[in-house]
Amino acid sequence: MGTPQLTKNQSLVMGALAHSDGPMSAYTILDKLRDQGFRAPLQVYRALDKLLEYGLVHRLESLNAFVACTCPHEHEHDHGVTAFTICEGCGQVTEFHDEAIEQRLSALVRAQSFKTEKTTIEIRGHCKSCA
Amino acid sequence: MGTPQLTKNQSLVMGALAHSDGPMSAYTILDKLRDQGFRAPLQVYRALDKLLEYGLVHRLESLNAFVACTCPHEHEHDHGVTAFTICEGCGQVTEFHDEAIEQRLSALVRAQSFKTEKTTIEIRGHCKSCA
DNA sequence: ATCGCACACGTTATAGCATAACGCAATTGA
DNA sequence: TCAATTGCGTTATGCTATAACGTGTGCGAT
Ligand SMILES: [Zn+2]
Ligand SMILES: [Zn+2]
Ligand SMILES: [Zn+2]
Ligand SMILES: [Zn+2]
Repeated sequence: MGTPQLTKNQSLVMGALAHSDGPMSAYTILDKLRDQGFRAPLQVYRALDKLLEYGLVHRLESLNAFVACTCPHEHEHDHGVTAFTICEGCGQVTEFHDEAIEQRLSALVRAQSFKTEKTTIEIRGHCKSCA
Repeated sequence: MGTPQLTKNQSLVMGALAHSDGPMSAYTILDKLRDQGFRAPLQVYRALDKLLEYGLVHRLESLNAFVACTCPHEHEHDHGVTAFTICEGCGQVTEFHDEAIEQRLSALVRAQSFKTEKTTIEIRGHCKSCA
């Protein structure tokens, strides 16, 4: 396992996200990559699916948009529950992780006999600069 | 403040959600209400906006769908951070609240000098019956 | 009363997000 | 060599959400 060599399309999408200030929708990515030969949404969505699978990219559900993961991916760690703050002002997204929240959620869910597959935590608001 | 008398459209949408087993998309609600005279998405979205504002309904971001709030609304309490488990098998959604998570998130966010406006916590997986 | 305003409503059109279904090409491994 | 897998390209379609316009109704201020 781990992260295989990216294909051309996957690299292009990854590059677009990595060099972006903030999150991008699939269609915004498409527009950025028209010059590199992208023509259709599926080219983007298929690349995103893989990048999500590899853990290189996260999807922001409340925005229908995508961001590059900001964790170090050197060591192959599964980075558990991911949470985000999302500034409504400047669009800045900050990824963070917290063991305490992860464990508390895990306990609450276990009490329901629920089996977690994916956890979404997104906090919308305003960052320090935009307050 | 509080919950004003609902308009006809708001009542119809609220009723549809309240009597539904699980979450419904706006377009599913529209279809359910065609017999009561609904014709266009905006009739649903406008009602939903108000119901969300009154706290009678929640939006599930990871599903682009809506559920009736299951908290008692007798006493006018603002019910803080709301979290959901969402079963991929049967569609069952369970709303829950936890003070510990709320406080921990609050602390983490404060450390970023971030000002929270809305918090989304959604856990996708399988419920006890669908495991 | 009547003016002005806020608000709900109805309608049409459009924008934005995501996937189905087809076929082709390259790779891999039995 | 054959079959299976994976990535790719294209067209068409479906689902989600809002813009923009106009109507009507209730209600307080003048
Ligand atoms: Zn990450
Ligand atoms: Zn900001
Ligand atoms: Zn609730
Ligand atoms: Zn279930």
